[in-house]
Amino acid sequence: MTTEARRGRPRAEGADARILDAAYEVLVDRGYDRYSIDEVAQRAGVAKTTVYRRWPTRDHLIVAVVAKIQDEVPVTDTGDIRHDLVTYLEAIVAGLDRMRRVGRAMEPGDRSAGLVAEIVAAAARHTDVGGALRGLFARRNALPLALLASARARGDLKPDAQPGVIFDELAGAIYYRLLITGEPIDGDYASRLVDQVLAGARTPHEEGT
Amino acid sequence: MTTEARRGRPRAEGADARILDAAYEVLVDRGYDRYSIDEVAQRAGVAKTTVYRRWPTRDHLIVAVVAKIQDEVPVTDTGDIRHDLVTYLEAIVAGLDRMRRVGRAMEPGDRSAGLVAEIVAAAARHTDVGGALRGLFARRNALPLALLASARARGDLKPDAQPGVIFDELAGAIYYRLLITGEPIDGDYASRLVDQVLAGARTPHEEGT
DNA sequence: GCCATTTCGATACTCCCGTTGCGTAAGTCC
DNA sequence: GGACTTACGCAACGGGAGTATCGAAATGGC
Repeated sequence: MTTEARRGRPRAEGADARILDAAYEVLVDRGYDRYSIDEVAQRAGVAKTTVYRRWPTRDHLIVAVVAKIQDEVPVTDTGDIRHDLVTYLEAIVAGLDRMRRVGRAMEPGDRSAGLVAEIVAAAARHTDVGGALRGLFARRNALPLALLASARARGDLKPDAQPGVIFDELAGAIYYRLLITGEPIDGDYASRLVDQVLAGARTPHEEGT
Repeated sequence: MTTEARRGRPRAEGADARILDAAYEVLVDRGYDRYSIDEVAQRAGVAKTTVYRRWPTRDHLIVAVVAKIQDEVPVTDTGDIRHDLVTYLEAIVAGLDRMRRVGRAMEPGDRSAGLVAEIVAAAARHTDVGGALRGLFARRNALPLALLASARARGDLKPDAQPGVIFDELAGAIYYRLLITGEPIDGDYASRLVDQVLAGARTPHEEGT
């Protein structure tokens, strides 16, 4: 469908890729705030208008770059729901920590969410970017949600456990620390999250109401 | 300490307030993206340099405006931890929903986090803004954390329940939906979050490991 | 071959951020 | 009163986002 022969002059072959590569370079070299379309175009050997013909704003281009370098988060299903969840969350944490540092020399105590926050803002500014990102997350979260559902199906979780809510709480706590409170996410944070959710907070003898 | 007689010409009386008011107006009228310092200065009847002498970037001014209109989130301690948590979270949800709409005409199905995401990005861009915001959240979250701690002290929560982790999960889930997945936060979402955390997910007979 | 269509590079433009320089106003210090 | 210090308004500037316009180039349709 994309291959269907169009009328006028065809788009320059490989220009998309060269622009994306150049954008990534500039993003790494200069950081988000000093990243400019002019420099991307120059490095890609392309006019600025050619860039804007493909990505309407600088935000769109950045999100395209990030989506491209975004690696898959592997999901293991060992039958041990606690272990699988911890593994998954730790992969998320590692990925986020890598992304927040892109193009930024972070001091040891730096708690900035960096590029992650910029992506979130870009999603909020442009409805199409937001939609694309939400689709990406929906696809990505399908696996851990299935993991929870199957754990419930085989009786490892209570029948009334809600995978959607549980996953929001686990992933949400991580993003909350990163984006809002800035509290450090140490090595055992993921396992503490999982343990808390699985065990519950209320004292046993009060269950039932 | 702020009243101590300084040397040179004193700052124009009330200029701060006029600028903040003007900034709020512009923010509401134009929205975040079309909000410009030039217009703020003009509406406040002040030179642009006077604005920049007080707030070094447009982000700083916006955060100052938001911090000013940010109302307190009331914490009730009725002794019913479930009820108190749900009440608190619903107040958070209402506040966030108000803030995300500032200066933006939202279509019914619009899931954009709006101004909330911009504040998060501003915090990530400027270390001082980030620090101030983190301090604000630390102060604000102290009350619900105390609520959880006292519930644990009187035996309503398990001795090994971790208030910090629990609160991250509750608040985090809300911010996660708002900023990341864009899933709607319906009326009973807060209570579902609280119930899930309090009850726990694991089947009772498997507790203990 | 010729035309319509689309992309290309190049240039100029508008808008806004944030900075700088300058002359002036309004205070303090002595 | 005079020196000093700081804030003020005004104007100009550099830089980047995004738009508009132009002639040239590359394709399909006929």
